[in-house]
Amino acid sequence: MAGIEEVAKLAGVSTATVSRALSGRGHVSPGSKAKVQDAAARLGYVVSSNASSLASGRTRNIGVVVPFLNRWFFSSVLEGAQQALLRRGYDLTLYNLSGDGQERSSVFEHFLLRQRVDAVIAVSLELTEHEVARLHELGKPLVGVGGPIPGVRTLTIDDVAVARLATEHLIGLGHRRIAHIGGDLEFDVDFHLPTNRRLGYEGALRDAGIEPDPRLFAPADFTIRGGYHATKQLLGAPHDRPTAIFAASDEMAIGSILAARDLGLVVPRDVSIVGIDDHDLSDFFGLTTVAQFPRLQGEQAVDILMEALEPPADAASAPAATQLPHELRVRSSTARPPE
Amino acid sequence: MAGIEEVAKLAGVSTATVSRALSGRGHVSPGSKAKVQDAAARLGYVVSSNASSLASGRTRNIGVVVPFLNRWFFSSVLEGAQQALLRRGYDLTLYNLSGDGQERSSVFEHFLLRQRVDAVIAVSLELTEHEVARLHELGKPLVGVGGPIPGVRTLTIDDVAVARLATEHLIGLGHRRIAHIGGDLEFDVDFHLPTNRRLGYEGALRDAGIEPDPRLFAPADFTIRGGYHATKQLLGAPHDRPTAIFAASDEMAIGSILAARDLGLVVPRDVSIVGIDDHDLSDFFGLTTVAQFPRLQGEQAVDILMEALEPPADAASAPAATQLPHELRVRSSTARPPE
DNA sequence: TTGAAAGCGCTAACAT
DNA sequence: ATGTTAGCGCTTTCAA
Repeated sequence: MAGIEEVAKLAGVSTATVSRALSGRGHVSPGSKAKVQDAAARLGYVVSSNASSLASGRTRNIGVVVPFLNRWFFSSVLEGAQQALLRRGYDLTLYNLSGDGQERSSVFEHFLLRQRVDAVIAVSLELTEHEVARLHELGKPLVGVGGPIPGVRTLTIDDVAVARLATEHLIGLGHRRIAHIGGDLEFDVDFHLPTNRRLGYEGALRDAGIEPDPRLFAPADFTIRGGYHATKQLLGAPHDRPTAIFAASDEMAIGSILAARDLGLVVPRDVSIVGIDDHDLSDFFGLTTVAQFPRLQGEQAVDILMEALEPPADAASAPAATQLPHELRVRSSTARPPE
Repeated sequence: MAGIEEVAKLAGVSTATVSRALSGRGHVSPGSKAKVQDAAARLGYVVSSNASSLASGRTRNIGVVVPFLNRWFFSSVLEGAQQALLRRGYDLTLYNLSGDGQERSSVFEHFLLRQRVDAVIAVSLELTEHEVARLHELGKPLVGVGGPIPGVRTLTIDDVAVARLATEHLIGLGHRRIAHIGGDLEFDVDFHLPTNRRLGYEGALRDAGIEPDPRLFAPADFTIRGGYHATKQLLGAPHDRPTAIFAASDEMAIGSILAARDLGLVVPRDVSIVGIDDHDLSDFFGLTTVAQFPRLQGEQAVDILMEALEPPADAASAPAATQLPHELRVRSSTARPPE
């Protein structure tokens, strides 16, 4: 590995100039800059991130903390963040908390404190005040994605509005008996998404003059299997079977479709089903859904951090509360209710 | 942030002793060790990874390169590796190559060279000689998972044997017309998994005195959708419809199950279906499959690297060619063929 | 615009 | 078993 000194020698300048030319900070004459870049390329020189970090205090590395890896939402956010970071020359260090609970404390008490990252993105994780405080003490910017963290800039879709939209779509088609599959309480602990989606659902119903019926609510665990079983319960009712189901996630909605089929019901003739996400599989299943865009959320989280880390010389920073987009995608799982 | 000097002062020893006590290398009296640990805890001291890396040449960070994030196999390997690393106090820096092609070269020409990682795990990626050479030049240990890399220690299940086992299961049940859904050529470029699985399938057939029928092979792209469409083709044939399908992955096999249902066929009465993986969803679909254990593969990759990075003082290293386990899991998607 | 030189915070000889 | 000290390879004042 060639070092900065060799580059300096080959380019005929000092190491300071090499550093300036390669990092972009400080002024260097175009001539020197070219010579340095040329020399660096010839020697295959790449700055040592450790030496650079130690000297400058900046690591060019972002920590991303996720609760799971094997779920569509998390891996999509991660993908978006990764791509945005790579483009900017940043590395991404991953912390997955899905093991036993103690991983969480070791990550926050140890890993994130050893100066390896400049900032942290927390995905769908409700951090404790203590965890947030630790990070702030170190002056590490922090942004949340998909879950509210008190006192921290967070990127989330408007869960209430999204659920309302999905429900209104069903109401607009003429449905009145609309069931809802939401999260069980366990999921509400770390982020209030299930509650918010339920609120949106109930709000839409009430606005249409329909009183929410608690018997039309079934909790599940955000998986296909969970949605399947919840739907069997809902559609197996001997009387007043719902004509439509709004599931709080596409995976659960897909479970609903499969359950309906197994009961001999035809979707959407006998029952309409709508989800939230626009999961990879939703198009295949013809699922009507409200799309959210997790890749974009990952990218935006990076944008926000970059603004804190490398404040643009020019001007006004982006608005503090970016509203994330969502979009109704009507496919073939919803239709007018049976006569 | 407290520094090593403050810890040394509080503990009443030198910085060298603090370093030794905290890192475990070198001898420290139990007394000093306790004092140091106590002082460090009181000050909330955590070593600066940069300073430590710069001085020692070791980063305690492993780079993991994956081609995709949102597929079961990759995220599972990643999860296993992450957990094994965390346990050992290592960080994991992630490089996802799924963007445009040029990410790949920037990762190998730049990111991996800046001394941020001690070693690299490449998942299902056939590295070029040049890429391998770059890494070797730097003395970075490299291990592959799920794909063969010439000249590099690689962890893979025996694809031929696994496919053979799946096929033999069907033959054992009495099937003779067994179709195979494999990868299309595109997938063979980066790792020969599709070819090997097809070889295992054909080998099992021949051993049973059945000549493989090319009309019973259909290529797909390893997704549910791909398996679905391939199966429609296979089962839609007016004559000599296969009585069983062996899909080279569980996702494709799940697509097969759905396609069979849509054709009005009952699984396994009319057609048996078997996959490879033991995907998260397989149990739900009652899919018979040959399980592989990607989490374990991730963990083992870490074990191998650790041996290279921190050779155990005691003794013999693990055998060079670990054979990865696989296991037939019979569920409800396979049965004797119809009379 | 450029160079000289002082660290960044730790580890690893080496010496004791 | 422990302390002293010279770097690790850069960045960044400061001075020119």
